[in-house]
Amino acid sequence: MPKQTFLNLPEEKRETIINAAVDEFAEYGLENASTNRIVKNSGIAKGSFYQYFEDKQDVFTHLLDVIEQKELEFFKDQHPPNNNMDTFQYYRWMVKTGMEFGLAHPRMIQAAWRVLLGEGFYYGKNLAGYRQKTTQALTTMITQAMERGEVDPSVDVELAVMIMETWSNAITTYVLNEGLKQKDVLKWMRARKTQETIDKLLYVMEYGLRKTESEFVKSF
Amino acid sequence: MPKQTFLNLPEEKRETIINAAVDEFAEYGLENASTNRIVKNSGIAKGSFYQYFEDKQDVFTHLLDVIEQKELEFFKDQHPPNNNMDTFQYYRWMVKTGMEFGLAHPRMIQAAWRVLLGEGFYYGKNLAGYRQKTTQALTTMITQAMERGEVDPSVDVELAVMIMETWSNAITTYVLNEGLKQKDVLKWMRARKTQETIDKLLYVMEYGLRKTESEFVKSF
DNA sequence: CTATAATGTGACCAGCAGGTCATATGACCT
DNA sequence: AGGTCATATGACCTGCTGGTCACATTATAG
Repeated sequence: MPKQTFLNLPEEKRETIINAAVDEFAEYGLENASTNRIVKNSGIAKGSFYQYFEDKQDVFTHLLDVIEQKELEFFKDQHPPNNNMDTFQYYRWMVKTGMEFGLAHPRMIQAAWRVLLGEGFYYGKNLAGYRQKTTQALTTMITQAMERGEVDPSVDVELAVMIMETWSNAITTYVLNEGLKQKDVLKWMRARKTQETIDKLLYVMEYGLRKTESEFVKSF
Repeated sequence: MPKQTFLNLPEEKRETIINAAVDEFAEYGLENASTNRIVKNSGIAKGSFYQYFEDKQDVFTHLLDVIEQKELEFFKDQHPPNNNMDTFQYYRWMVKTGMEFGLAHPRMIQAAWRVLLGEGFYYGKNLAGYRQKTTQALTTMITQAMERGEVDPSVDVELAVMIMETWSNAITTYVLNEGLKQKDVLKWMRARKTQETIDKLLYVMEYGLRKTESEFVKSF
């Protein structure tokens, strides 16, 4: 957690610092991020940095908190187009809305994903908590889907969650890497072809998942 | 490419150096690998290292070559249990044989994947070639599968390849991370439960993929 | 105004990084 | 024997790292 000194700062200054950190993480990841560069790019003194944060990991976990909060606000303002969506439609809506959010804050997301996907595993305990939140949410979602009869109740919940996580990871990576190559990200992202690709990916996942277990047993 | 000096070395010495490098990459990735530590752990002088290699990335790409060669030999000795396999059975066999190979050289694989998955994207051109080989192989495979009528010809080849890659990545990551937690890796890997999990994952993929496009079109 | 507390600052430190190079060693040839 | 050439060595260089700390500045209170 950042120290009180940082939280007392005027918002503008806090933002400047966070932005410098975001750029640094997006460019270099966590291990290779340089506090010296962050300090230089945010125009504060080295000493100040250590009066605000414990170290660079402290900055990073704070960044994750900021993102989480922004994302919550963002999702609050969005409304599912339809209240009678089944679980897969809902998941699809979530993935896409998540992408829209990502496009509203591309650097932040890039920084977070670069670190979480690239180095997250090896940082173990420190970052595991943040990944677990998603897992928990998906588990709840799948369980409810079963109760509603939308998913074969013999499906292994853990497995389904892993599959959904894998896909939202893969799609995020895809969007981040393809999207940031484009001149006009928003245009690319909303293009029919891009949307179709993502739809198809999700569809393949969904189609496999809907009938997994019962068919699986038969096939052996 | 390593310099001639390195290739002239007695095999034993070369292995010692490669092993030290493998340990280093597996532990620290590429960017944070330390030539000093590699040198210390392989018992050679700093100067010698630079007479063998350009830099640490040179060592890493050489490592990839070594793995590729070992893998080729390994696959040559294996025989598909059945000559009449369809494409998906073949893919399944490949994924599993690949896993067996990984278990025969766990540190090497760990080192390679840690770097390719974690940092590969950001090294861009330097490592892209190695990833592309797999992509190419899968593309050929899918195309042939279509000719044989095993995959719906309206399926987008690129998409199918991406899906298969995503899954073999996900499974490798899974096996690497779960497997290395175990006391007896080989036993865990060959356990019924592990095999079943992997079978199910592949099955979900396959089931989704077999009928993607035609069903997909209908569903819109 | 003074006294006190909070915040800001950058020179400075030890440690390690990647990389160089003058020199030493020793195998092989004439 | 002397000469040549590939190989081996580690002290040394510069540059950057994360982190500290004595001091300067500013805000608050009496």
